[in-house]
Amino acid sequence: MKLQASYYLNDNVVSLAQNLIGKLLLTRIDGHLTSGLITETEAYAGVADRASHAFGGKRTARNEVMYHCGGKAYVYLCYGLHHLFNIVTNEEDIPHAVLIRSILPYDGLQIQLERRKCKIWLYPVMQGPGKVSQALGITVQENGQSLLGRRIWLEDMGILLPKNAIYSSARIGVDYAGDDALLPYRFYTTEANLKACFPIKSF
DNA sequence: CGTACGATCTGCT
DNA sequence: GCAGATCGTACGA
Repeated sequence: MKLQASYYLNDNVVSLAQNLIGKLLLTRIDGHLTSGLITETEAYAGVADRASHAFGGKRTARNEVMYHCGGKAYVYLCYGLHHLFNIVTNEEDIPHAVLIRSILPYDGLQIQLERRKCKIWLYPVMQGPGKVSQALGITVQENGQSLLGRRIWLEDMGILLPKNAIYSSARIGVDYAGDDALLPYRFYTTEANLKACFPIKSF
């Protein structure tokens, strides 16, 4: 089931980041359908969050889409070479976003491996926000895209992870954010946890 | 304008 | 464990 507009309007970006674990992220880019189950996310909680690009109400050409209505892609270039994919959430003018940090490949594994320039699949191959975008073909060209369209979207696969199968920690790489670097806004699960809860046994 | 740096990844030691 | 890649953005002069 494709996630609808109302899903992204949730005003609690932290609980939404947790809820996104186990959802399927799909792209149809360059004629290829590729997807992965989300295994790791981070919440960026708007103007009050020192780790967010929108901290203090900062609004620039780069982060403009964060201020749009929830349900769009915010993709930006990091370190000059990595395209980082975020889901914009909450209503217009409230710049909340969830960074997708890791996936477990689902559709189009071979294409994903080719994009990643890997011969075989090993666990860390799609672990890391830059790797997720590379595997799914997402670049800054996708910035501002609606997640209700047919280029990038999410689906609920009916995976119901128990709370104790989702872990939390501080966010990665945000040391500059002072006390906010310690907030437990990162959520993740394991491949084994996911497979144990997946309704289709063949997976 | 000039410059410093980043929500990272890879390959080499 | 560490340096290098690589460039758009932000911010100060």
